[in-house]
Amino acid sequence: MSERGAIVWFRHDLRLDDNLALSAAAALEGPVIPVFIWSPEEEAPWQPGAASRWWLHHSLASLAKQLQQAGSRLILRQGPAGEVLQELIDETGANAVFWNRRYEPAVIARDRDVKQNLRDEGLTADSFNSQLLWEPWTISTKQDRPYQVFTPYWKTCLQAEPPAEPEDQPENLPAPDSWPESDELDDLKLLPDIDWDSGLEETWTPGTAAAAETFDRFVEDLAEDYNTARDRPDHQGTSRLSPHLHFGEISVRRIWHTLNDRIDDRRTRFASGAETFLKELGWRDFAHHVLYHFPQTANEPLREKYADFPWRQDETSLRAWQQGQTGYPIVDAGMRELWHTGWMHNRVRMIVASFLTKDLLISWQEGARWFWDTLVDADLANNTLGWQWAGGCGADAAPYFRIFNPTSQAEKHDPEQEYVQHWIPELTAGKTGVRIGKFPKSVRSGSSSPSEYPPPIVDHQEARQRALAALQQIAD
DNA sequence: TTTTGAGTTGTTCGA
DNA sequence: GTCGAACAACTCAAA
Repeated sequence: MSERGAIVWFRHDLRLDDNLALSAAAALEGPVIPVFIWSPEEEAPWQPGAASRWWLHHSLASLAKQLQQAGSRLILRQGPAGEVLQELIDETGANAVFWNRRYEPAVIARDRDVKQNLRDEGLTADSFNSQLLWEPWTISTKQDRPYQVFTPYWKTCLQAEPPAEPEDQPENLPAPDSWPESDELDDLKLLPDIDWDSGLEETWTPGTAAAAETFDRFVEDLAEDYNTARDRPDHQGTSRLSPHLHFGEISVRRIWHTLNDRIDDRRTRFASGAETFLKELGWRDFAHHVLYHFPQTANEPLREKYADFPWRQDETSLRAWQQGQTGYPIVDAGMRELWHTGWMHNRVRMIVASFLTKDLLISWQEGARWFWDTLVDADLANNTLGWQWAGGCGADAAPYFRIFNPTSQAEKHDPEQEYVQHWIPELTAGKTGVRIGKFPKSVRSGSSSPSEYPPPIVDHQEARQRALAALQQIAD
């Protein structure tokens, strides 16, 4: 029987390199039909936010172009994924569907149904790992339980079977006799209605080419100073790979092997920086491990007693935080960087998260929702782990009474105040710096946006005492 | 089952 | 200025 065709269902794996689903389809030597299905309602309540959709639009354009250069195409469709796949099978006569796994609770449930229905029809339906170094169920404690602490988790990973060598892009992607119809990219309406994305355009180039360049630059220029430079928001010391990794524009297995191959002497600064970076990729795996085994944590605190934590409802302070108007320059600089570029330096993410949850006593869920909508790298596993860690209610959050001091953090990590002056022009006499765009009505607070920099909305020392008192309330 | 050691990213206080 | 301890005890992971 000749192969009738294989559908490759692209999701968070928008690349041709080391894409196991694509390789499996190509290996059948029949027609290969690449498809992306836009079905955000199936991921509710965590359907992609505005910044994610902007990135996705451009990443899909890049993927379509690459497929075209390889003699293939990208078919775009909208609607419930199972139904759309069925339509494509009917239209093309394909008898196999391949995809790479995702790990969000709603997506897992949807994919399980899709796979079962396809197999019930006697079709081939297989999924692969092209996103993580170690999938969540391959790592467990000696008591066969999931890990909740990173250090022993990572130790176990490093002693486990290492990630497979990456696979090269398939040489041939045979086209079907006739292509099924495709929506236009603009039909998906992924770009924002209002003119808000100019800062994103200035800052980012989605797609595999830029992902590869960014990683090359990290290897050549940044890795050897990574241990110290990564904590400096006023310098470009981090990899800036997070959105590329989220959408699978670069293979985490290829990163792993490229860096390990370059570590020939473990005592060099390069080796030390590279190992620290690989450990950060370990945190990415760990976040997926925790979300997979504790799927309720996207919405509920991992530590159950935090369900009773006395979070404050304070719309005014929340808006001030979102708009970068708290009166604490390092916090406001970070929040403005986020609004303008869709990204924030990791160190500053910790500072603004500590400020929201400890100084303002506003729940980590509020912070998670804002980040989800505004980050180009918004990732449910990473966002959930990070916010629960900051809120003190998540995995590995000890000591739970840790409260960042925004002033001393700024002195330590932005000593020349380059970062805050860049993002808060009204702090400097000449007022040079980035002027960020307006916020939509839904986000603006009652008063009109002040042109002068505001005084602090809370006194940190008082806020610290208030937070410690609140923490004590749930201690018993 | 019980015990023991240890935990990404901090801050403050007092010697 | 520098250093170690306290924060205030908890929970996890391994033995």
